[in-house]
Amino acid sequence: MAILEAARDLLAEGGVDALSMRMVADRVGLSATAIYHHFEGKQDLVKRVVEMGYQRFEEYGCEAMKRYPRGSIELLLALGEGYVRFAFENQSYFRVLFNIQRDPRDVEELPSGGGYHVLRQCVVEAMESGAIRKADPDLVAHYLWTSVHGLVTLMLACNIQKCDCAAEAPLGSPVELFRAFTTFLIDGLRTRPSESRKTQRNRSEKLK
Amino acid sequence: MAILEAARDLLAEGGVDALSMRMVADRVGLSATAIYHHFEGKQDLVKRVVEMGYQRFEEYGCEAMKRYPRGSIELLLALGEGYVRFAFENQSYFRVLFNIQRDPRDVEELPSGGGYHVLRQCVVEAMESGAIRKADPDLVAHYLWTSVHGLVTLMLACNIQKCDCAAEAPLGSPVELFRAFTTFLIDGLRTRPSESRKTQRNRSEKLK
DNA sequence: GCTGTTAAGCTAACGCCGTTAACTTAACGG
DNA sequence: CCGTTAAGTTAACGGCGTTAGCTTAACAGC
Repeated sequence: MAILEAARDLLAEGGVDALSMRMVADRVGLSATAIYHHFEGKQDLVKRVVEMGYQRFEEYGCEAMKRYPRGSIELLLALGEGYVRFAFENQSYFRVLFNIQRDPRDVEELPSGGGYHVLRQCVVEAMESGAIRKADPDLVAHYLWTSVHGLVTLMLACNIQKCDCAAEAPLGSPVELFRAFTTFLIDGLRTRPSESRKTQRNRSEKLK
Repeated sequence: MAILEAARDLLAEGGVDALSMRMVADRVGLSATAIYHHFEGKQDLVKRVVEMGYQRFEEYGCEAMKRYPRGSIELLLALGEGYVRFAFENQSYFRVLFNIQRDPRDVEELPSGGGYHVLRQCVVEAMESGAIRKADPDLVAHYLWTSVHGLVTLMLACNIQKCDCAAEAPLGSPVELFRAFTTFLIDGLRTRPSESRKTQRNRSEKLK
């Protein structure tokens, strides 16, 4: 539908403030009020655009799923990298998808609800394969999600396109920064080679 | 100044959309245009309120600094927990502080620029004390910051006040969720158990 | 073929909003 | 006493989301 596409473009161009009913109407050659025959209001229109965005969002995850074996750490990292890439290749979109909402009424469900279950499944499989240590999969999935989400939102909030952390080796893109972070993520998650099976089991029980 | 206080209250009550020049003016008993003699516009007014917020924000960090010894992992975790507590005890404030900005013009400096240097210093000291393994302190500081920032922004975005991750032990507050995450954070950051017997004992106690 | 219904468009208008322009008023220094 | 400046005012402009009320075309049923 033309209205949705125009709204999506405006959203991508200038964020939610740049999307006005009158502007959308101009782009599709209608009067502003005509849109109200198809959408309940601006809020509804934005919501529909966001729903469109979920598809595009999930493509990044699916792409990662195809490239790496199930149950591997590489797959988990690829999911995270896909998250970062999606966010920065569709910045305005992401801003809308995960904008900090004031209004509790808007939030009937989690953003990327479908995407979460994919992540969770990958976590479960990585635990079963022994790639990462065993723990509550929801907890680990949330941990992974929030970790990468923080990287993205903080860099978006600060309009950072690059991070000059290490003077000796400046990190160019958000993706590179994420890759630098994976060291910490992995060392916190993967089964330690030096550990015996017994200590691993002991440690899992201790964590409860 | 009364205008700033009224603006701060409106911001806290309903976010940036609930702050209108006319509303602020009403609260302080002026006409809307009078505000323009003290502030350049709404954007400027919001910016000043945000600057006020930095103070409050830093209080949480300072409080943590007082309670834990320098160079300890506990201090790093306390800083993170302060971040979470600040965010959820001042939700509307935090939303403004770290709102995902569309406009690159607004971003002259990092939010909480001062707070970052405190965090970085704590990271450096934790490395020197051997509490965490040695790496680029900026990288680690960014890692810690983004990790906790992601937790906060994601829960705020989804209006989650609690997380039912583990069915057997649902995590009530964001702070509790953060504490559950610290296991992963620590195991990725601290000096490995094989390197020091003392830290290992500490960890066992900490996990309860 | 007429008619009732429905979808989809329109214009006009309401009440907000941020902001500007032009004017008034009070305080104060020379 | 006058000029300047700070701080207030009202009126107005253009834009916004949204509602009300009207028109028009398409289509189903008699």
